[in-house]
Amino acid sequence: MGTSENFFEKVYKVAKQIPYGRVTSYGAIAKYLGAARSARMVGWAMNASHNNDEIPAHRVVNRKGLLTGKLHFDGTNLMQQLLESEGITVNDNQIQNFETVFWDPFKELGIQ
DNA sequence: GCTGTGACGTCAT
DNA sequence: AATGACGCCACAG
Repeated sequence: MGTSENFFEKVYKVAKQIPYGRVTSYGAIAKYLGAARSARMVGWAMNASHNNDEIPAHRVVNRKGLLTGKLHFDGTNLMQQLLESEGITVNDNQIQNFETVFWDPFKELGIQ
């Protein structure tokens, strides 16, 4: 047992709290966890979360609101379809009104 | 067991 | 402002 949770578990803990119809970024999660330079690990965590249906991996995009992870989903457009089914508009892999639908862990969960 | 790579982002120049 | 280098560290080869 480690002195602290695995980084992946911490990522999942935050990701699970992303509300329906909202999105956040890899970097935002990393920064919230005190590891601002570990955004890539958040991506790996999402990659490893495929078995876990509790993790809304489609709600995590890059800092610009671009669906950089869409190729890791089954099917060509599954990630976009999941987002659109939640009322999010995606145009050419870019989330529209990104700032409006963006879910900031610091703002929503509080500064740690 | 070392090296390259990666669902990214920040830092240095 | 824009571009390039580096960090993070798990995993594949």
